[in-house]
Amino acid sequence: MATPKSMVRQKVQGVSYRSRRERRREQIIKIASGLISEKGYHDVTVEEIADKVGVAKGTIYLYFPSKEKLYLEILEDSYEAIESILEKEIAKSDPAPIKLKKVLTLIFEFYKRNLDILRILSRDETHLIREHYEFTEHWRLRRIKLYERILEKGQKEGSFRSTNTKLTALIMFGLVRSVMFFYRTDKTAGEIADEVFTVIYRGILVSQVEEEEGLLYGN
Amino acid sequence: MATPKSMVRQKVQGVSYRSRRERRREQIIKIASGLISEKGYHDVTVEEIADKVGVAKGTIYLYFPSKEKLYLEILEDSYEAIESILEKEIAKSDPAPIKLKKVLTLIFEFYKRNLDILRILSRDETHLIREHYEFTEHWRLRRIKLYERILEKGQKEGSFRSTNTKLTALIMFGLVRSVMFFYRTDKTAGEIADEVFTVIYRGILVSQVEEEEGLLYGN
Amino acid sequence: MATPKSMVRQKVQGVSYRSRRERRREQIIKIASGLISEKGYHDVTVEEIADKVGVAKGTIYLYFPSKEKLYLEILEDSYEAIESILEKEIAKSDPAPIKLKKVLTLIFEFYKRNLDILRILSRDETHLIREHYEFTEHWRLRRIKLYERILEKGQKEGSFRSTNTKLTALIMFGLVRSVMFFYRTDKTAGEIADEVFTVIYRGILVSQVEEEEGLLYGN
Amino acid sequence: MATPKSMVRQKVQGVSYRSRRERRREQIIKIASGLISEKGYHDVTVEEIADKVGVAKGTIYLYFPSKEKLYLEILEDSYEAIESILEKEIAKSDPAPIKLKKVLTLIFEFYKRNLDILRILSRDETHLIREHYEFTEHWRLRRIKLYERILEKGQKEGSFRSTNTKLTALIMFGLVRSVMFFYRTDKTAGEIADEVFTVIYRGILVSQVEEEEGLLYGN
DNA sequence: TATGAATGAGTATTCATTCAT
DNA sequence: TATGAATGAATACTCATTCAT
Repeated sequence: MATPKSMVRQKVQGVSYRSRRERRREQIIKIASGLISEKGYHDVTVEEIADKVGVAKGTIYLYFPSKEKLYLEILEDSYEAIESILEKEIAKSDPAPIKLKKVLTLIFEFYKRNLDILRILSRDETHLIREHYEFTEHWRLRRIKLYERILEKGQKEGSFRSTNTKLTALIMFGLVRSVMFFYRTDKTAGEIADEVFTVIYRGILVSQVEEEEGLLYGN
Repeated sequence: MATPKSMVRQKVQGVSYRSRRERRREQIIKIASGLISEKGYHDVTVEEIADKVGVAKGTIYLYFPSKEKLYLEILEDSYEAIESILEKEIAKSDPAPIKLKKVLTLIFEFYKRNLDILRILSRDETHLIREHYEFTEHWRLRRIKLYERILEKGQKEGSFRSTNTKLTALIMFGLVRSVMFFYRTDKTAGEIADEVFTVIYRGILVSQVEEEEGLLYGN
Repeated sequence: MATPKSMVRQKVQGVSYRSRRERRREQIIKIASGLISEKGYHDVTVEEIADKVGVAKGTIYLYFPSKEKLYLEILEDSYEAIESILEKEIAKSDPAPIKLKKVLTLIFEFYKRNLDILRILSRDETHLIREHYEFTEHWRLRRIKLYERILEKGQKEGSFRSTNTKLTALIMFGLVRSVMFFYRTDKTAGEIADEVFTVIYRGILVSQVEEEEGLLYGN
Repeated sequence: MATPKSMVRQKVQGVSYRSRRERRREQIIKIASGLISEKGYHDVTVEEIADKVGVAKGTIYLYFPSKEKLYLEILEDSYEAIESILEKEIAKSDPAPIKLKKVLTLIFEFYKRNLDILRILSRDETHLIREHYEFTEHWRLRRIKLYERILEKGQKEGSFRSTNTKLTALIMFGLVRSVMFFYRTDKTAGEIADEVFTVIYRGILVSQVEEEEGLLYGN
């Protein structure tokens, strides 16, 4: 019964406060991501970020203790986002080829919406702080491991032939970046994932069937 | 008669001068490559380079007009090196699969010896100067084009099935980086190139033959 | 015999280089001392120091790694100076009263010429860095110890009456600052030291002789 | 009739308001004194003070117009406190030696309870604002003058021998600081004052009487 | 009164580049 | 050529102060 009014206010303030702060935080992260992606960590100044957000320089420091930590939080936020997207898919017990295609689709979709992050990650400005190095390393290992597990699963299931899974995982890890950055197309992320999947799945070698068809139809 | 030694040196200088200058230039480029690869452009100081070369800071400016130009020349030198290696191979009229395998081998070999360059290229610190952006763009397009042409050639020859050559080329372009950086192995560049080639060539799908073998032998 | 010319040059350069650098270093220390003494550590900017020295801001950093270290070196330089002055006197085996008077004279003389240092020391801006705290503490203890030893010596010799030497030493330590700062007079350091000594002496001196003399000669 | 409680509070507020405000003011001053004494004016932030008081940063500014003024008020408060303590004693017509001993006792007692103030005063961060400089100068002059007057009184009364009262006063002024800071002892302020007094007294006292007494009574 | 988010002037420090020797 | 002292623009970060709530 005590001071219901103040309780309400507190509650409302609590929420509105947290969400205001949270919104601003995200806004800073988004703008900083864009700028860093475009120009690289060192060529973006804190003032530049502040200007684009529309606040004073000092305000950035109310949300992030340093430029480096801001950078790190960009990574952490993205990591959580992509992980939470992937984990649902990973949990499912689809056959490996379907799983692989879905995972590729989710990853392409995520990076299509967050190309900045991919660019920041690839730039690999690892050396700023130890935490950053460890973070990207962890990310990379986790992604590669994911591909590996799907490949192993497929081999057990008999749907993938026996390749070096480590190497094959690295190939998939590497292609994401180049395809996302340089594949000029109107296709959706899902369509691109399909295309990529097919190349990886079937290879580039002319298959028996095709060859025969070629022979038959004079291709 | 005074200081005959120095006179001799002077006499030879016509020749030794140019070559000394050339040698020093290369030495600077090499050391700068290593440092920039390790720490990134912005985290390497001109003084650091000079120290490691064993000259004074100002001396670097006798060989390169600016830090940015030095950076650009690292790229240019590498580009010339890899191009001259590749062009001999490209000129040959091998069948596409062989050509592809050979090109991959040469590229892996080059980057194995010049991992610094690959790291610098991937870091993509493209924004320093317009020339730099244009240069890496040119490099990338040229490499992708090379893969595309081999793929098209293979398709014409009937040895490669009909895939989207642009996309497939991007896949190959992308995997080089991840494989070179993260494939922990004692294999030679040639062996790695073979392995990669096989994955790309045949895909990961269990083939007819294999499946049948599996059936026959209860694998 | 080898290249005597270059040896000479090197030698000359060695000297002229070191002395130029040394001179500039001292100049910076002197000007910084004055400014810090006047305004306090925090209210002096590095730029201000540089301006007054007549160099650019960056130049200060060629001589001192940081503002804090510059501050510390001001102290260290002064400490060495006063110590080297005192140690000659301390070594002598004069009777305690003479020794005390001489020591006071040397200290007054030193601080008269280096009032800035005394002001910096008294300001006790201890907390900047641990080294600084330790340094002034060391300095203080050393000076107090010096007074104590002289007092003890005097007591042993029978020329000083038995007072608490620790407390008496602290009194002497404390008066130096107030007298140097606030005693408006044209007297020389030696004359001031004499005056101070007399006040203190009559307190610690075993007064029998004087008293008798006073009685005998109607003083 | 609504909210009678708040009405009551309002009614009482005339009194409780002022005293609450007054109490908070003093609390801020006390905490600020401690912090500034410990770390120096520049190394204490307003936020730090607010945190320790348990209020928000802005609240400090409801009580003090600026950090500098807060600093000044710390001094003013202390000055009033010590002055009100001393003035009663000064008014009395005790003989000079007794007066001197009593004054020393009061001063030692005050600073023993307010070592922070002594530390702040000694730090002499006089340059922040003109008022501050004038204030500490005033304080110092007043204290020195006090010692001088007692000394002069003693000389007139024939209990102190003829010394330079200005210099002697400065000696007393200076010793307070060093003794308070560095005399490690369990003695009370009164006992310390006695000890100090004795050292000083035997120096400034006209010793005839003592001497004679000593002679007569074998002291 | 009280809050605490926002401000932006101020400062130490770095480093590419120049230039007298 | 080579040096390295000197420069000064650039930049991350701090903190006293303000003000809307």
